Amino acid sequence: MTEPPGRRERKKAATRQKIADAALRLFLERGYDAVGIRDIAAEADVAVTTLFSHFASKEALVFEQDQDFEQRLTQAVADRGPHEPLIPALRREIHALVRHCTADSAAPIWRMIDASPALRQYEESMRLRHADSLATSIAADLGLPQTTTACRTIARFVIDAYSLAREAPDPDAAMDEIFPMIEAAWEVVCPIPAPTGDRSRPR
Amino acid sequence: MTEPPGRRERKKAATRQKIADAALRLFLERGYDAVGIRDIAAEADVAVTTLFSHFASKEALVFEQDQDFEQRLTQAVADRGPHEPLIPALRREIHALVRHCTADSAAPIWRMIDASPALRQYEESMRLRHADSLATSIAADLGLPQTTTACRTIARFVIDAYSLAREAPDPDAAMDEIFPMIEAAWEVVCPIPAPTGDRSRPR
DNA sequence: TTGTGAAACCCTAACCGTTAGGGTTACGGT
DNA sequence: ACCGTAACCCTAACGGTTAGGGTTTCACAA
Repeated sequence: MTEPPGRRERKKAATRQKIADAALRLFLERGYDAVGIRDIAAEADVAVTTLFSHFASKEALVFEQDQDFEQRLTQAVADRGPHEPLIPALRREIHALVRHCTADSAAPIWRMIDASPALRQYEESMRLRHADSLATSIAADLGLPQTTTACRTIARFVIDAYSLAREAPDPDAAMDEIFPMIEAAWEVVCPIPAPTGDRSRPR
Repeated sequence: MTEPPGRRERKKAATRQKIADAALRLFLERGYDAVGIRDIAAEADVAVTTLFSHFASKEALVFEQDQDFEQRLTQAVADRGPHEPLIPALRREIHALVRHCTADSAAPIWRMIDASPALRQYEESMRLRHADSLATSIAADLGLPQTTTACRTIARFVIDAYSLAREAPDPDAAMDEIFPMIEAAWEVVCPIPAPTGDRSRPR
């Protein structure tokens, strides 16, 4: 399925990594605002234009692995057990993501992000995209021909949960408070069937 | 209470308005991206530095009246009737705001906003601020000493409702779908008291 | 093997939003 | 009438980003 990548693609990936590493190192050393694009390019020993052919913006250098986030959410919907209801599956995944970025090792990065308005704003718009693709994924899972308002709504709520929990002083407690609210909202759309002889897949 | 403004303040307000008008005119004429700050300043016959002393950024020229938005939401919470529950009051206000910006007269502006990533991103971060102050307002209304996770959550949900309804093909239908979900989420936090002899203010 | 097209990369020069620095005018209060 | 300062102006720059146009390096096939 995946061919062994040729020299070309390996070099490209190496360049990308070299840039990302240099950027992160400088950012943590001197602070996001104190590091210029030209500094990063010099440190990574590439041209500025090369840097921008790998990353769309300075902010994107910080959120290098954001496709992960998107994929993990959509897969949490698609790959869950055949009888697992939607919201708990999303809750597990969001919980894992929050724990991942509130870990001690990630703390300096998130401190930097929280300190920079530009980065916060960028993250916001990233989340909007994530909510959109989550909504699509949920609609597909429900067998809908297109994303409905309810799908979009619940997707937003779930993304809100991530961002609120991440910023909360006690992320676990925040999760425990937010997700029951999301559950309730979801039940308005897909009422849980009474535990009678109903064998259909829970929503 | 409000003194008649002196010549100075009148001139300042006039300058601000002149800039905003020039900007809007040019934006609608040529498109947001095709108009430079220097163009706007020239059209308004002011220096670039003057423009930036009235507006914090190019995007802010488009969202001139955003403090309105924030105030109307917080006031919808604070100024509602003494027995009106929280969510319906917010629903009314959001509905009015959505109708206001989906009116035909506002259509070209919002088409422009939707077409520009920079403007969409700016609006997003505006909304985050609005959600924060709405959360504060809700917490105050509930007599809480500080904003809790539940307040922040419901505030986000309400702001989401605004943005989802605004973008929906049928904003009214979207409102009818989203707000029952928010009601349900809110009931998890503040269960509606049974309609017995309970005379306390509904939440 | 060698030729060829394209991808990755480089450099220079600019564009555009935004800000610093430092000046002038005109209003408001004394 | 005077002074402080708010509003305004100009010039020059900074920093992210892109256009234009060139060179190297790889993948693939003739």
